Parts: sequence; structure tokens; C-alpha cells
Amino acid sequence: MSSWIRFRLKSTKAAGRAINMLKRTCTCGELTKSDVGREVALNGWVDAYRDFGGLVFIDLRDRFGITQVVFEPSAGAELQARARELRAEYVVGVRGTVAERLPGKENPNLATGQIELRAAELVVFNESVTPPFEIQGPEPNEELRLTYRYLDLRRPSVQRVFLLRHRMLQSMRNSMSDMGFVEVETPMLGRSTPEGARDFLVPSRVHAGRFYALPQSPQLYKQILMVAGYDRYFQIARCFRDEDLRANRQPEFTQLDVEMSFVEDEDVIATMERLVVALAKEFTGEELNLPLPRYAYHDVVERYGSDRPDLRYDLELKDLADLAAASEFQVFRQAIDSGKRVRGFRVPGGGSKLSRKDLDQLTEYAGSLGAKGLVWLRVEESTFAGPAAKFLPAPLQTQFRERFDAKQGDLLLIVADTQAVTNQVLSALRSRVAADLKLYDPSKFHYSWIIRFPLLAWDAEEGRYAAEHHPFTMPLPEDLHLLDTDPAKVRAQAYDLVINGEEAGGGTIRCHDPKIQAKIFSLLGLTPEQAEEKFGFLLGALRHGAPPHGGIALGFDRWVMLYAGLENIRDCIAFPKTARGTDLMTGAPGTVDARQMRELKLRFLES
RNA sequence: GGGGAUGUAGCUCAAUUGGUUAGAGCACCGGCCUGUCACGCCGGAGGUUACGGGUUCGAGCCCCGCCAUCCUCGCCA
Repeated sequence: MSSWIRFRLKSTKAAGRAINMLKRTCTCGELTKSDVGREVALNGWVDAYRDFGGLVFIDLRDRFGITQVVFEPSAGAELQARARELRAEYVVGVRGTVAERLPGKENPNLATGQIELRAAELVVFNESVTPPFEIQGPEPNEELRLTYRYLDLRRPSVQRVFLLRHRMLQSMRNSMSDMGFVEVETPMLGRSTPEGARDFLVPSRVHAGRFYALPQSPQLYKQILMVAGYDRYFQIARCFRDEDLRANRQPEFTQLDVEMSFVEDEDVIATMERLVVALAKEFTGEELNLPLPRYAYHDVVERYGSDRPDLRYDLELKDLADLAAASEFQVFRQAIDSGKRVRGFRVPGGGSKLSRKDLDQLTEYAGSLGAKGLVWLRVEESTFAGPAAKFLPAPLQTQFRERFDAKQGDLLLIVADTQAVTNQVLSALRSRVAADLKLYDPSKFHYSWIIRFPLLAWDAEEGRYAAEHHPFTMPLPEDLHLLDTDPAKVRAQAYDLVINGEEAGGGTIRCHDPKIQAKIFSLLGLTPEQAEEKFGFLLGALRHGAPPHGGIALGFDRWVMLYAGLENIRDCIAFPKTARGTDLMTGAPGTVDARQMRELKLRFLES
């Protein structure tokens, strides 16, 4: 039994007894044979009732477990009659004696299956209308689960997730504190800053026409805390981004936000690895070897088509430019001639395991991601099979074989297109094929760091560079000279933690050198005046004695999702939003009345 | 904003090529039952097939529109 219940039981003993209150002495998950003979009281929800006329059984449920209660004739006709009225999800208190079950009547599926509670007193705290779905029944559809979230959250399989989330939160907080980090809260009502995602805005009543913005992350505050000398900061921070949602993306989410002073990237990475090792051990039982593998951004994009590759399986991409150029196959030739790329990967055993229909579906999938086609080649004893095979003469087929180290029964998947499209399509195909063919153990985890991201990315639409991470990132020292000559080649002191192909977190060493910062601003198309206007408070802080500093933010929800074995981030957020940002339980976002609008001096424009 | 999937009883699902009165299990209601634990047995009620149009002798099924949920591209670390 958890200690807080014992504490409450003691502390309330002397308090005045409310009428009809029957306080529990135990939870529904803890009674065993050693409790036989005790008089106890349980509180909980009716999970199931079985009425035999002369004998009534109730399964009583709370978050600790289920205990069978039996109402025998000897308890009195009146008590039995009232027990017979109980229905699913009624909330009751039962007092009685713990009894050993009759021989042969034990239930091995219940932790409490050796005993039952012989009821002597029953209090119905509350009845329940018939629930829209059964708490222990088949999984209702998600729309219904979110509408009746209070019932969904009552389901044991869901409670398991939130108990895990709680324990991970506690463990993380303790680890950070033990490593000397100070937890500081930063504001939710802040100032809108450019760059990054769209802000959620909150209108100011006092200052009509002005708005607060909910934080996309505590980024600027945590840097200011470093200037203020807090040295090691962390926060379990709620962040808000008003962008379209995905299976792993919610408009408000929780991140472990970290910042450290007097550090280089190695220090941040090493510190986070200690945390990852501790959590992995506690919640997955796995002992990780340190350091975790690290890959340079350019290498993983080349080898896997993604900056967050799922490395639980191999399926490494190969470049085929030279072979494609030597072929007569128009799809390949045209791609090469127009400066595009031809790349692909080998699926071990895929030639025999994937049917023609599977391959057609993969082709369709590739098309939906922007590819004009998908070249597939089944590797046979000495030849290739597939629509494109006839365009590849035997000597070239041999070279393909060697390039992929292909064996009979394998499958080659090849895409000819731009760098961006081949990346996108091939990385998506990698994960889909790996999942379809079960090329990895879904209960295992793969952790890696992706490092040396580009500092800047060219934004064709805006005609300027945009910060790849954020505008206060420090370039790699050896790339500093490229800021003037070839800014796109400058690599950043940036690092992402990737778990199973999910971006679990990312961070950078910050730029505390005003000269370098000024240069970056100018590349971003910001004049000193504009930079001052937008980030003045941070720049001001950086001029008042800023230590070298850097940090990271880990996506906590995604981490819980992975460790809970979930495929959807909503399932580890107690009250999540739908993909369109609504809350089906509360109806948010809702309208507000005219008086609130007037107070804020806002008017709704019909679109 | 684009692409895709789904929507049938309270829930989970079925319903041949467009063809009789849209079915099953669970839940619900009534009855019986002293050892069940997915209790069992008997009986009952429950449907605007998301919604709005259309085609057809006839639509759950085909067409158009629309709403909701999910996945995804764009977007977003």
C-alpha cells in the first residue's frame, strides 16, 4: 500500500465522520492470504457484478487493482438486496472481513485472487449512468475516448501509462537535481519573437492591441538565467506551438529544458547521457554503453536520407550515380543528366517476402511522398526481375549486385530524383519496409546523437538564410571562416538525441560572442537595429557578462511514448487535443461572449 | 491548404454484384439461479447506416457535397 494512504488514514481518524462515509483501510490491489481474518474497508468502482440470487459477487476496482467482494446470505437480506442494485461504475465503500477463498475457487489472474472480502456493510457513494463504453471492454474509437476522457483515463491500460509518466517525471527531476541543476520556472505569458513556429497569442486587456505569446520554449529565458549566474538550470517546461499536428506532435507539450554554463558541446552531451542511462535502466532495464553512438548530420542524411534515422535496422542507402550514368535506362539517365540523384537500398529477403501487390503499394506510397516512381528489382539467382530489369544489361546488374552486396531473394528499392525527394522518399520507405517485414525488435531502443548540423539553411521563398536551429547557435570553430565565404557550409555546435527514429531532443552551444552573433544576424537578413528591436532584451543580457553556455531540450512526451510502447503522443498526454487542435471533452477552443471581446478591444473579422 | 483512410444499435464489428423486414457478440431492461470471476439460462428493448443532395424500379453499398476522427505532405525541432 502506498504510504500516502496510510498517512491519510492516520491523520483523518480523529476527524469528524461524514455521514455515509466509509473510508478505506486498504486499496483494492493489496490484500493477500496474510490478511485473512482482518476487518477492512475498501473504496472503489464496481468493475463487474455477478448475481446468483442467493449470492452476489462484486469486483471492486481502484487504480491499485481489483478485489472480489462477496455478499453472502448470512450478511442479511437487506444488504444482499442493496448489493443486487449495484451496477458498473457505481462508486462504493465496503466493510467486511478478509476471507480465504474456498479451495479451488482462487483466481490466478488477480493479485488478490487468493482472498475475497466478505461484506458486512455497503455504502453507495455515487451511482453511475450506463457508461458509453465498457471500462474493461474492447478499445473504443479515439473520438469517443477523448470525449469521455474521464472514463478513458479510468481504464487500467491507460492508467498504466500515466503512472509510468509520473515515475519518469520524478526520476528525471531527481537526476537533474542530483547533478546540480536548479529548477527555475519561466513565464507562460511572454513576448512574441520571430523565427520558429507560429505563436499562440494572448491579448492584453490593459494594453489594448498588444499581445502576450505563449512560449514555444523557454529558450531566451534560460540563456538569461546563465547570464544571471545560475550555472545549471533545468525546467520541466510546457511549450506551445501553433502548427498543424501529427501523431507525435501536440500544440502544447512538455520538454525537459536544460542550460549549462562554462561548457562545450561535449559537456552537454555527456551530462544528458548520464540522464538517459539512468532512465533507460530504470524504465527499460537496459544497461547502455557510453558514449552513445554519434553521427555527423551529413553522414546520416547520405546514409539514411534523414537527420533522425531509425537505426534499429540497417537498410543503408547507396549512391548509384556512376552506375546510373552508364545505363541506358531513361529514368536514371535523365536524373543524372539534370543533376539529380539516383539512390537506393537493399531489403534483405525482400524479393521473396514482398508480393507484387506489396511492391505496387510501396510504389504508390513513394508517389504520395513526391517520387515520380519507384524502381524495384528482385534479385534472382543470376539476374534481376522487375519492370526496370530489362534496361540494365548483365554487366551493370553485376555492378548493382556488388554495390548493394545483394544476394538471391533480396530486393533493391531505387529512387531517382532531387536530393530532397530521394531523402524524403527513401527514408520513409526504410521505415515502412522495416516495419512491414519486422526487421527490428519493437521492444528495444536505439539511442544516438546527430551532431554538426548546418548552421543555416537557404530559404528560397524569403531570399535569405534561416537559422537551422535558432539564431543564437555557435558555429564550429573550424568553420568560422566560412561565414564570409560560404555560409551554407558552416556547421553548428548542435546536437540532436534520436531514439528509434524519433527526435527525442536537441540543443546547441550558444553564441556569446557579439561579433559572431552580428555576422549571423546579417546573414539572417537582420540589421543591427532590427536585431535589437526583436531580441534586445537578450542581447542586452549578453552584453552584461555572459558566460559561455549551451543547453538542450528533450521532448518528454515522446520519451514517455517510446517507453510506454505507444504509437501516438496523445496516449501519454492526459488531456490531449485532436489533430485539428480541439479538445473533444471541453469543446475548446470555444467562443467568448461579447463583453470579453469588448474588454480586450477585439473584433471578429468574418473571413 | 493538398493527398489518403474511416464513419452501420450504447460499444466492437458483419451485411455476396445495388435487391426481402440491416444482423452478431458485449452492454442495457425484466425474470431465474449459493461459488462466480468474460458467470450461466429465459425473455425484451434498442437503427434518420455521420449529415445533405443525386442516380436508380430499388442505395448501408454508386455519384456529388459536407462534417467529424485518424494518418500524411506542406508547416513545425
